[in-house]
Amino acid sequence: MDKLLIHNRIRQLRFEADEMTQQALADHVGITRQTVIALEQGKYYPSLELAFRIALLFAKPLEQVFQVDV
Amino acid sequence: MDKLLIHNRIRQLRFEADEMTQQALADHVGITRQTVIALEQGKYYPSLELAFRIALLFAKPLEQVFQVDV
DNA sequence: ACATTGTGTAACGTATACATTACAAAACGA
DNA sequence: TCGTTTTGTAATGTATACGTTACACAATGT
Repeated sequence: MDKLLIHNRIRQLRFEADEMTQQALADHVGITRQTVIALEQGKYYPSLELAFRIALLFAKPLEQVFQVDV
Repeated sequence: MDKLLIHNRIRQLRFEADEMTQQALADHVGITRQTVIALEQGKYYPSLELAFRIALLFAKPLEQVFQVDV
């Protein structure tokens, strides 16, 4: 079973949200700035819980923030 | 930041899908039966990748399988 | 010229998702 | 009544998400 590729739109949504900084995003969802960097760079995938937190922050359905690559 | 409670409808969807067994589900998404048991019992949350795999298997949007408790 | 802000890298540690193996027991059919 | 299927528990190991700390550097403002 090969890896499911998932990309996220965190960076775009962050800029659309009044240029929210990585630190501000981190604070709002309860993680560190390093984790935001790692997620934006696709170093790893967030947990389901964190994915929901981020989607809730941007007030978007989870699948509009995290999308399976076709 | 307190834990975000998330529940899943795996067990219900499994029965709706012609009473698919835990083993069959596990095989289809590339995990073990033990992991299916743990997820159905809420022992831990799936990774985002696994959550997408399961939603894809049931042909449902992810948020119809995994829901944040209100 | 200097401090501040925002983003990035790297090393290492901890928590947790998931695998593996083994065993138990209820449900069901032949 | 016996074997098979399905579900469950438990113990232990591995992979990975996330934290922590430290340092670097460009951009901006004073």
